[in-house]
Amino acid sequence: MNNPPPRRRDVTVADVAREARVAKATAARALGDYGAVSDAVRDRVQAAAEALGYRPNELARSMNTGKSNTIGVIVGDIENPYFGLATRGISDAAKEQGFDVILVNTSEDVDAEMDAVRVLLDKRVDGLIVAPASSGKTDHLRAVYETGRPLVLLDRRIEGLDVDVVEADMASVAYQATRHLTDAGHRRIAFISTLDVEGGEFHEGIDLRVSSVADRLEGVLRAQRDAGLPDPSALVRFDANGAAGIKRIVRELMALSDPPTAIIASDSLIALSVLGTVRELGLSVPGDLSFIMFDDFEWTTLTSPPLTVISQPIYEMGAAAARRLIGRVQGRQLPDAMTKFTATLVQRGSVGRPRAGVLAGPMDPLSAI
Amino acid sequence: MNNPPPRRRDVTVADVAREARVAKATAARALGDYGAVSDAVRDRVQAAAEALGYRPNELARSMNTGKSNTIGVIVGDIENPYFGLATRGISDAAKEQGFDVILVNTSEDVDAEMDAVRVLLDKRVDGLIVAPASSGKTDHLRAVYETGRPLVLLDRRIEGLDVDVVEADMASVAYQATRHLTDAGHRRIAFISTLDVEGGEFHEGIDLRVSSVADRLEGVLRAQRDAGLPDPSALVRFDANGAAGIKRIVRELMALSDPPTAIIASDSLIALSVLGTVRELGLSVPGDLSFIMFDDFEWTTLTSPPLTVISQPIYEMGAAAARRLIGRVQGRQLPDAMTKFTATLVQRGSVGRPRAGVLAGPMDPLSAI
DNA sequence: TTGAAAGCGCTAACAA
DNA sequence: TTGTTAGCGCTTTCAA
Repeated sequence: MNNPPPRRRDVTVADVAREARVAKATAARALGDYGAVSDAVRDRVQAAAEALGYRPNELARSMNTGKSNTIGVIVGDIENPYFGLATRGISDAAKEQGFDVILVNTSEDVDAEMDAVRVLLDKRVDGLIVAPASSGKTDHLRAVYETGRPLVLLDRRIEGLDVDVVEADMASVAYQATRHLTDAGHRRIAFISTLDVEGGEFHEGIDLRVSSVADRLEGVLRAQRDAGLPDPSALVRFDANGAAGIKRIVRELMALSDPPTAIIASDSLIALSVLGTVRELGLSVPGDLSFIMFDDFEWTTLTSPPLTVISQPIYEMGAAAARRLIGRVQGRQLPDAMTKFTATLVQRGSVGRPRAGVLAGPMDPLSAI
Repeated sequence: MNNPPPRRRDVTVADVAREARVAKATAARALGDYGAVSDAVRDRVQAAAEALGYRPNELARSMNTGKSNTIGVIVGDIENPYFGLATRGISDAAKEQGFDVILVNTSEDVDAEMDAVRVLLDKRVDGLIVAPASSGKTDHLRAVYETGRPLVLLDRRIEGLDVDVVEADMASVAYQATRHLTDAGHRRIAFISTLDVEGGEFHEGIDLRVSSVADRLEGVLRAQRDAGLPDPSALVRFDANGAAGIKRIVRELMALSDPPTAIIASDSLIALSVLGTVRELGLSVPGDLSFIMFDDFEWTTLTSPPLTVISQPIYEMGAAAARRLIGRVQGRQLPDAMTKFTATLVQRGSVGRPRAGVLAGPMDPLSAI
């Protein structure tokens, strides 16, 4: 293409008013569908608008109504299917209520998140849905709260920040999943998460700051303690970032003198890298290693074996977040209910009994064989 | 949460000016970083702004600059990883140039796409990136063109619409992929796409309207003709929508007296359903059926066998689209180069020779055995 | 029901 | 360098 057409001046209410031979205010009323206008005039104005190709300027409109009919969404990584699906839910629900969505991707970077909040606030969005990258720094979110614009947190709550949160019950499903593993005889269960944690190492009592991860871990550890396993936190690994980092972690884990017989991956991106590494290592699932991952995407049914996963109603959670936010925007009084969703364990084929050899452990009388 | 704080009145330049004891325009200059302001005054104004917690109103700013520093992106389905990745590329490139992104999802519905265009135009975005759902109706896109706002088409070009298009060279890679299949001995190759086509059936000379699909198909058919295969279009299937629809198509295909020995899936969503059906049917890949899909996502390395795919630089294409659009927005004269990307065939394990039994065909002297 | 006029918060001429 | 004065395109008083 070579000759971009000149940018034409937009047709305004004034133009339409002139064409329809009415006052500007009258035309605006007819066009904006507010106030009182006689049918005759309305028709005339609309005809004029049509003829001129009039389109309202939503910016101007927002400026004096103070509402933009737009919600801002801040996600860590739109490439992550979790957020893709959640965003879809948000968009659909927003559209249903006549709201638009501005999406900002932060690449899971807190500074970018702070920028994003500022930008969206400056654009005067009516409210914000945020899946906070790290809940270390949260001043920017508290700031949102203080502007009085509604804020809904997706997937992660933040200690001491009294806003709506839409999340799934991670602790209990994590417990259930881990229990499934211990019931099968597993005694060494690893848990891998992207969360970067102070000092890089996990220890009891550490403040994990991202509630969804903390909850998952809590369930995982509790189930192991309930099964009488000593020191369940020894195989917890954080800071699993990027394919290379995850690969390294898995290799280290499997090189242990007492390697895990099962791995729980905290999200689908980790799972992909874990499985890739497992394949490189020539290990078989579930023969050599049992595997459970958080989130249920269609490809997990196509691996051999299909994967045992934890399924969250991600789309619905996104939609719920949007509906709740818009409710707040419209000043509705909302009950706190329905904000916690249930996740379920979907058993497919990636969990088996640990091999006899590796079953060996302090509690196993056959260990000497 | 129970007591949403009252929505505070925003602090404006006027407030800051008063606090700093300067004229409104002076404060605005200092704050907006334009015009000339003495250092002393600038400091005073900024201090006042800081103290008051001033934040610019970008809407007001956009209103008289006529620029919103925002680009609109319209995609069919953000849940589709293709668009997730492309959107990520768009976002990153846009952010780099100081632009924000408004994303609208159309659920691959043309009416929704028309709405989306209208909404974004009304919001006065500076430009639009669209991956058009169906190029049947394109008036709304021509309308964008006529407002003089730049428009970049992603993945699909539209006949007779003279705008920038960012796409990959689909015809040649499709040819190459199909050639790979015919070289392996395949004579019955099916091609499955979501595209809905008039009449529901494909026939030679039909106007496919979505260029990326038309190109793929062109390559697929040409390779077969070059290999001397008669009637290569007999196994072309369109309208593959939703898991159920795709499943039905695959079942019908495999129930043919002369079923295909290879399937090419036009995108990853189709691939997922095709493979699910193949698994249900108890068929093995590539033993019973060879398989190639468009787009390369990490999970395709984890299936057994790993899948042979066609890889496009999706992220880069998104980024390129954004850069090109922003270039146009800024009125730069741009060459038409660099707008066509190269896709490559990644050979993994899902293509093999057709079984001897099914190899039988009119050109095969062994068919009687 | 209609019109005139005053803003919304900012930028942009134009003077001083 | 600073201030004054108009707008941007719309909504919203307030009168008529």
